[in-house]
Amino acid sequence: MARIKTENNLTRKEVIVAKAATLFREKGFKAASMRDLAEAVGVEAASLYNHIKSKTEILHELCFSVANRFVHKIDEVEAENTNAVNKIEKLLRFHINEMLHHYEEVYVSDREWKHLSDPYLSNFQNQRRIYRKRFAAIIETGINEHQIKSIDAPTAVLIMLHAISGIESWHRSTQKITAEELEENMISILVGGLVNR
Amino acid sequence: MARIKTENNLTRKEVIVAKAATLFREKGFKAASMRDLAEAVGVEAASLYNHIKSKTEILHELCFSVANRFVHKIDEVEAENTNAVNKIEKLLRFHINEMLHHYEEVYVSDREWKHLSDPYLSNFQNQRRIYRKRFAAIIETGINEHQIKSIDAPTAVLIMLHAISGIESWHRSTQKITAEELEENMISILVGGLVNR
DNA sequence: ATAATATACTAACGAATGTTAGCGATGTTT
DNA sequence: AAACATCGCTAACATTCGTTAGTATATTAT
Repeated sequence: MARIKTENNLTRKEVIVAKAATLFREKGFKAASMRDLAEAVGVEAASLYNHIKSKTEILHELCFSVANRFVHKIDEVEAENTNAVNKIEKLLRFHINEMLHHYEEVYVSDREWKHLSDPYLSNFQNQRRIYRKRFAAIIETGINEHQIKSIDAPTAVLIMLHAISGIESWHRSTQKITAEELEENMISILVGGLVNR
Repeated sequence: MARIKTENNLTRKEVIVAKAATLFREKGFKAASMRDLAEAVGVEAASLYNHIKSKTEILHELCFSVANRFVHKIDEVEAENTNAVNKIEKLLRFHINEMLHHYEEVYVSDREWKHLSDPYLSNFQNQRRIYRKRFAAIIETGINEHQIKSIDAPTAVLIMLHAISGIESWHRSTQKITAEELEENMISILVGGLVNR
C-alpha cells in the first residue's frame, strides 16, 4: 500500500489537483478519467475520494484559484498611480508570466471551465465578465487620454487575452526562444498594436 | 418515421456534420454524445450510422475541411505579387471571416482536434505546423524588407492566430459591434503591432 | 503498546457511452 | 406493380464512467 508522496509541504489533495491539471490539459476534462488520474498519482481510483469530493471539485479548485489570482492582480494594478498604457503592460506581463509558470492550471481554467456546474459555472462566468470589463475600462481611459488609438476596447481585450493563451503553442514547440524573449516579443506586438503613434 | 430534412442541396451526412459542429462547440467533442446529436437531428442514435462511419469520422470531416480551406488560401496569397504586410493582412482578414461565418466548424477544428486518432491526428498536426511555418516565412520577409519590426516571427504567428480565435467571445457577447467593425479593429491592432513606424 | 485517525485497497453499483444486428417502412427505378 | 436500395426503428452489446461501501493497513497521538 503505497501512499501518495507529498513534497514541499503539499497536502495530498494538492498533489492530486496538480496532477489533475496536467491530465486535464493533455486530454481535456471529460476525456481524462478518474482512473487515469489515479494511475498518475500512483493509487487506485477509489482512493482519491479520501481526499477530494468529486471530479468536478478538482475543476472548481483549478478554475477559481486561477481566477482569484487575476482578480487580485487587477485590484493591485487599478490602485496604482500611473497611466493606462503602463497598467495594461503590467497586466499583460502578469498574464504572460502566469501562462509561463502556471501553464497547466491557467490553460485548464481557460479551456475547461465550461464543464463546471452551477452555481460555480455562473459564478465563474460572472467573474470573467467583470474582469474583462475592468480591463476594457483601463483601455478606455487610455483612449480618452489619447495614449491609445481609437479602437473598440472590448475587442482589444479579447485580442490581448486570447493572444496570450497562444503561449500554449510555445510550450509545446521544440525550438523555443527563451521565456524572456517571448515576453518581450509579445509585449512589443500587443502594446505596439494599441498605442497611438 | 421522420426522415432527416435536407435543404439547400445538402446530403443527410452534411446535415449531421453541421449539427455536430454546433454540438461539439457547445459541449466539446467528448461531452457531446451520439444521442445528443441524434436528438438535434431529429432521429434515433442508431440511425446516424446509416450516414456516418463513426463519431470520430465527423470530427475528421470538420477538422480537415477547415484545414483545407486555410491551406488553399495561403497557396493563393503566397502566389500574389505584393508585399509582406499586404499578404499578412489578407491572411488575417481571411481568418477573421472564416471565424465570423464558419464559426462552429472553425472553433471545433481549433479546439477539438486533439481527439482525432492516428493517422489523422499526426496528419492534422503536420498540416498545422507547415501552415504556421509558411505564415512565419511571410513575416520574416517583411522583417528583412524592414516593413515589419524585428520580432520573432513564430511568436508573431501564434499571437495572430490565437487573437483571432477570440472572436469566439464576440459571438457570445450580447452587445456586439458589427462584424465589419470587428474586422477593422482587429486588423488595426494586429497589423499595427507588427509594422515598423 | 494501545487507541485513534488517515489512507489505501477490493468489489461492486448504476448510468452513460459508441456501436452493431435485424427488421420494417419509405422512396426510387424499372 | 415489382424489385431494389435507402433510411429509421427497437433492442441490445460490451466498455467505460464516476462514485460508494466495507475492510484492511499504515501513521500519529496518547
